[in-house]
Amino acid sequence: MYDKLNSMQREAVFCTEGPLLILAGAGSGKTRVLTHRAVYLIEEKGVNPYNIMAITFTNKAAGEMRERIDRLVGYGSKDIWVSTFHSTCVRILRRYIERLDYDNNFTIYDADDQKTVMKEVCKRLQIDTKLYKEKSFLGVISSAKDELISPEEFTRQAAGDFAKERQAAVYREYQAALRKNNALDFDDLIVKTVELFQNDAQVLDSYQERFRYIMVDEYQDTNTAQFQLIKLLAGKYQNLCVVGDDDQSIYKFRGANIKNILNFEEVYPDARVIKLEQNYRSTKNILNAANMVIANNVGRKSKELWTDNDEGDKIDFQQFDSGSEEAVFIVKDIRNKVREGTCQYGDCAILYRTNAQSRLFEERFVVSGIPYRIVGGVNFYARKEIKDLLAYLKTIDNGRDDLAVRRIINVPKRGIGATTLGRVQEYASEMDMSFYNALKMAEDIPTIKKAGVKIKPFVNFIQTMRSKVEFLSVSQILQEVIEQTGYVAELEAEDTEESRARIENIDELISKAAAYDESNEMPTLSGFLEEVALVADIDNLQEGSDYVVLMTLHSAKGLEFPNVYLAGMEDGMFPSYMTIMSDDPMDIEEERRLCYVGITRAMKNLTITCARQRMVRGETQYNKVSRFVKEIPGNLLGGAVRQQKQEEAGSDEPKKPFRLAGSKVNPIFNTRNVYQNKPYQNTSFASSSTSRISLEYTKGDRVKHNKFGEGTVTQIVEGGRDYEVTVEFDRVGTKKMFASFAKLKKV
DNA sequence: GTTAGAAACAATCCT
DNA sequence: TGTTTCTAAC
Repeated sequence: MYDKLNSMQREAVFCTEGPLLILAGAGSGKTRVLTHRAVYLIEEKGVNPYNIMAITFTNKAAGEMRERIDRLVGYGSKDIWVSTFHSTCVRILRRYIERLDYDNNFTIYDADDQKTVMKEVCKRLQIDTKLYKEKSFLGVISSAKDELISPEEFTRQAAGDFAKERQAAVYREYQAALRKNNALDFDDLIVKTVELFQNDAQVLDSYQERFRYIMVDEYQDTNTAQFQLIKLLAGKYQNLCVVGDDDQSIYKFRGANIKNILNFEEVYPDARVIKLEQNYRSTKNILNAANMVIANNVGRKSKELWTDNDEGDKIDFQQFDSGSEEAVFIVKDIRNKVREGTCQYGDCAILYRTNAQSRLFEERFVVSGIPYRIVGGVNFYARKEIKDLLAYLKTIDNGRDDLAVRRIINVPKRGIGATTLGRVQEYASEMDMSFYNALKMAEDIPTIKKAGVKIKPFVNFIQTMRSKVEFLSVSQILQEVIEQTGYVAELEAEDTEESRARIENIDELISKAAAYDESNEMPTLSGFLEEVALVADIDNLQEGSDYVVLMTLHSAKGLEFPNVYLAGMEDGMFPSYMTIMSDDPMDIEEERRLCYVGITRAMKNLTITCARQRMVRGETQYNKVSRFVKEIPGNLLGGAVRQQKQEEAGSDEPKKPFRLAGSKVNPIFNTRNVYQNKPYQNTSFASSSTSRISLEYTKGDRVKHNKFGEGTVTQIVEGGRDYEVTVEFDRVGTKKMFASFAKLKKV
């Protein structure tokens, strides 16, 4: 079995004791190494499968790994703990979180729930959410949690800084609200587990004993909390094998700390390092292109991927006039390839930077009747009808989750409105009880008169359901809820396209519940809710089905396709504005790594496309070819460059309302153009609706910003196409901004 | 208390 | 452009 591995892979498999870092380039067979390693541990080293743990980031990756181990090993593989970070933590917390003063049947809040909680928190603290967005507080809190900074610690660090002190207050209040609802958010799952391990030596020891051999996939994506978690678990036996690729680190925004992989050898001085540099996935052309792009990054671990595969076709590069032409081309191209018999729909993937780009493709696929599937966007479990029904299940399962109760108290309409709810809430807070318990006593609440009559049937219903939980399966409970509330009946009466789609979703939820009942030995409501809370869209991607998949570059990590389309390769789209504008040069590097990830998804054919003109949020943008495309040497690119067409378009295009400031070309955009003999002229990427940039204010003037209020201009720097204005605001301090975005008014 | 239509607003990527 | 929030009228 091990003969099929190359020497480096074999070395990694055989190195079982002590810390090991495997630097595995894209397509170098790292899952193969991990699975073989598990098998080797069991069969050759006599390790009990029960003592092995493999951790991944998505359920899909976990499922794949489990499947592959199953295939390799005769028996016992079931006992290996193969799971995601988040499910692992939930499993541990379900058992022990009461030691941190939570109920073991806690609920897990998604982004929507978090926002609802945050809204209330802001209201309570009298924070104007026009000035300070809920989302920004949630972002601050999430980053703090990623770094294992507690509300108390945050408060300490905030001392003296007014804005930070406010964030600290919000953080404290938010955390208190979660605890009161017996709920954890996604970040808490990790944080609380670390907390548990740090506070309870006994629990930690029992897991250290259990997980004597630990393997972590995609290690470059771990954040500080996850790093700490692993460090604690591996603390006793130190048999820790991490696999990752610093060139594929693309999750800084959710706290991933690239230092975890770069400094692995410092944290674990005895660590062995093995590099896997042979790529088995892509053609030479594709791999070379990827290498050339990523070579522009500094500060990476040195490694060069190579392959024995054929040279393959050139990379097809096409530029179009608009986003819709781009979509037409790609869909046609797929159809042609399938007709020719070169590939199947299931071999094709369209990758883009933002979810919004999927719409144009979807339109074309619908028209052409080609089967497709979009990964991402609105999560199935985030849809209104699904969340409503799940809120019923949550209420039945855990009466302490105020959010769930409030969501459904008036769904379907029971004639219970904001006023009544406010009064119930008031009473609940006064008596320090949960919202649901206050509802139970509605008739005794003095401020509530007639409304009590409307509340009673709801409470009765929930109580009845609770008494039935023991002898009904999850799907039966769900169906009874649907029946009794008349939820589907109402939708049927509506009889619109939308309502029919909702019913379809509900049917799917029922079958998911039924599937859960069947696949579990001890199905419980909490168990189902937990499973549901942790699925990502990508987890549902079925291998072997014949449809084109559309997804973001982020979702595509870890996947491979014979035929890949990288769409929307334009400066401003990819790399995104945010990173182009950022003053941190590392941001563009992360974007470049994302491009590297995209290119290396392709096995045989890679097509790169872009559009000159694109509608973004109702405004037309004029974008240039992505700088990343220009980093690919011309000899690797093929395809009609459509030079003539571009020139025609140049004269057809309406004159841009403004020209580059001082006719200077921004050095960023003056990259050498490798595949064209003529540089772009006259293109700018700001929207056409912005009129020629001339500022109505100068240094020293008083200006007004519609969010930050009034301030004084302290500096104006001329950029290529815009002005970077520095303003000292009276209320929020000094900010740097681009004039065309800031919309500053002189006062 | 409910609803429809208007206005405001949004600025990536995700477990 | 698409979605969420606000407002006014029923």
